[in-house]
Amino acid sequence: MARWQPDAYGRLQQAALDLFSEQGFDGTTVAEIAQRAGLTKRTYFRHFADKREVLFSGSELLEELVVAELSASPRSLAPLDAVAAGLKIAAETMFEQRREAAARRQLIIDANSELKEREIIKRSSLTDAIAAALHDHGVDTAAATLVASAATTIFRVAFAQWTSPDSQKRLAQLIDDALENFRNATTS
Amino acid sequence: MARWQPDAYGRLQQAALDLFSEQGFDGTTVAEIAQRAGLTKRTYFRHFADKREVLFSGSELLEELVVAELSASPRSLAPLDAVAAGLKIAAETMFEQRREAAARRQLIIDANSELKEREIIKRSSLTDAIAAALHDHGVDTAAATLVASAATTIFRVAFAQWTSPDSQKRLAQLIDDALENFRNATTS
DNA sequence: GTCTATAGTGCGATAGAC
DNA sequence: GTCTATCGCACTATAGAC
Repeated sequence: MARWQPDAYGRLQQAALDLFSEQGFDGTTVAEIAQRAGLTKRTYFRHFADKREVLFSGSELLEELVVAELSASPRSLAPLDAVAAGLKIAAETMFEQRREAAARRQLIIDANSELKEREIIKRSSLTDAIAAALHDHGVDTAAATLVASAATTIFRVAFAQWTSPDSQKRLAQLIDDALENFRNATTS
Repeated sequence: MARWQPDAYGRLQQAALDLFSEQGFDGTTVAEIAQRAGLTKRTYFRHFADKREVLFSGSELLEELVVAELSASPRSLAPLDAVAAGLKIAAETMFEQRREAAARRQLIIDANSELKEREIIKRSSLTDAIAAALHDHGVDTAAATLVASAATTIFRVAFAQWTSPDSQKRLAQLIDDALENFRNATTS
């Protein structure tokens, strides 16, 4: 028999999501999260830098997926379409089968201003990473910033629609819709 | 003779900008800022909620200017052009004659991650305010979010160019340039 | 773990302007 | 008299040094 239960990381995430839903973010201590996951507080902090971070660990993966997809994309593709393609890959591989959890997570974040701030910072760092990848891919700095920001906003809009209770469409489809909406709305 | 020197607020801003430039943000205490402005720490905190805020008090004015200009704009104007017009008004009325101070302020912010975070949050709240104003002006929620985000990013890009040491153009001109760059970069 | 410096708060007092 | 901006001082909380 194994000495430890597997996937401490995932168990901490699950425990945190459940406890934050039940008791709110402020009403939950790190010790409780660790206990429900069958671990200690010390172990929690080995995996996550602080109490908020357990809700945001997915953002590094998202960043990696999009950046990887971007470097592999043909330079003939318009930059915004290339980023959108990366976001749709991420939508299918890491989000589509987790809609319920994503929606619960979003409710927790929206109920707490500390968490909303962290979300904004994370989104900004995703935008920076995409801008840097675009720049590496031959796009000039200013255009890279503009396109990266547009892309993360398109993703944010699509994600909000996807996590709303009555959503039917796939996230990838909503990204395409938001992209079209964006192009219509920003053309004079 | 008046009991107090006038414009305590402005004196605190000036003292803070100078001290942060000389000693860095971390190397400066609120008490020092207050002392250089001929005031006490307690008075500093009457004007600014915390030590960072003295660098960001301009953002409310920017928000007001853009939102006001937006409500006054004809609905026939494309939303992004309407926001850009508001940003250019702000550029002329509150920024153009303060380029040196703006550049020094930016150096201070860029040197400190705490301040960079605050800047990101402030930008996000400006984006939200613009999105809300656009929505009030008849633009649907998703499009308003997309346009508002594009607009603040255009402003950010233009602002960064304007505060760079070798900048010659007016901020309003750089906003127009960035807007055109944006439209070229996001079209497929 | 203790110590120190600083951020930030609560509240009554003060000196004028009105 | 009231109102306002500031002062003065005591206080808590916390982050970092040691």
